[in-house]
Amino acid sequence: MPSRQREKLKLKAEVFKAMGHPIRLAIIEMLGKEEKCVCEIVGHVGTDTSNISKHLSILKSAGILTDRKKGLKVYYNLALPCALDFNRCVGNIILERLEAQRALMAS
Amino acid sequence: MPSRQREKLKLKAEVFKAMGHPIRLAIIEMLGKEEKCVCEIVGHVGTDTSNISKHLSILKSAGILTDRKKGLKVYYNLALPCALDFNRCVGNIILERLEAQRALMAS
DNA sequence: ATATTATTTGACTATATTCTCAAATAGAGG
DNA sequence: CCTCTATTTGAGAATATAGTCAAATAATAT
Repeated sequence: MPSRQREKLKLKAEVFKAMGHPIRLAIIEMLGKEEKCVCEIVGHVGTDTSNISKHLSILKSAGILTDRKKGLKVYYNLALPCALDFNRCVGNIILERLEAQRALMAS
Repeated sequence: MPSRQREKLKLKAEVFKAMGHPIRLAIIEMLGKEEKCVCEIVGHVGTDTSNISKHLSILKSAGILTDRKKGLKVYYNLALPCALDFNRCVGNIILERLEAQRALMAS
């Protein structure tokens, strides 16, 4: 495989890797409607600020979020709207699979 | 956050985590058109069989691939067609970003 | 300047992932 | 049964990631 393509795969993989953590997915879902500041995210997701801040920085490096400062607070925005679609799609598939399993058990 | 939702996030995150590796993305791209056996994948992606086999098993556990045995060979199929869409979308966005950067440099 | 609030960073430990090699399994054919 | 080919598995080392605590920064107000 050409090294040009490997570079491309690596960049793409980073986006998915960044989405591959429950806390980070929760953040992405939360930013679907509108920007939130770190403290709001901490309040909703429920781990400490330091941890959330690190997850936010991973999402930002991957290009999934952007941030802007406003006074003391930092607001994060979803920069990759299709991240929401991915999340929805995977959610639906998991639901389908669980239902299929249940149907199998019930039969 | 309710623990019901945490479970859901964890399941979804596993799918993205599985996609978060260049070799595994290469495999997904390769299976877009039709099923391939392990030896074909090894030939195309270019690492050793043992390593590919492990990546395949990760993709299978995440529900992204299914496999079927035929003689000596094992053929892998894409079970999650939207994985291809994700990959395309992220690829486009990365391209856009690179072009924007280039435009910025050129101005 | 000091204090206060919001967020980031650094150091550290624990845990998970990746790769590699050798060995094991599994099916096909002689 | 033996051999060959295709694939999986296990053990080990190297590396990466996650979480936690304390300390640092940054903006604002007193």
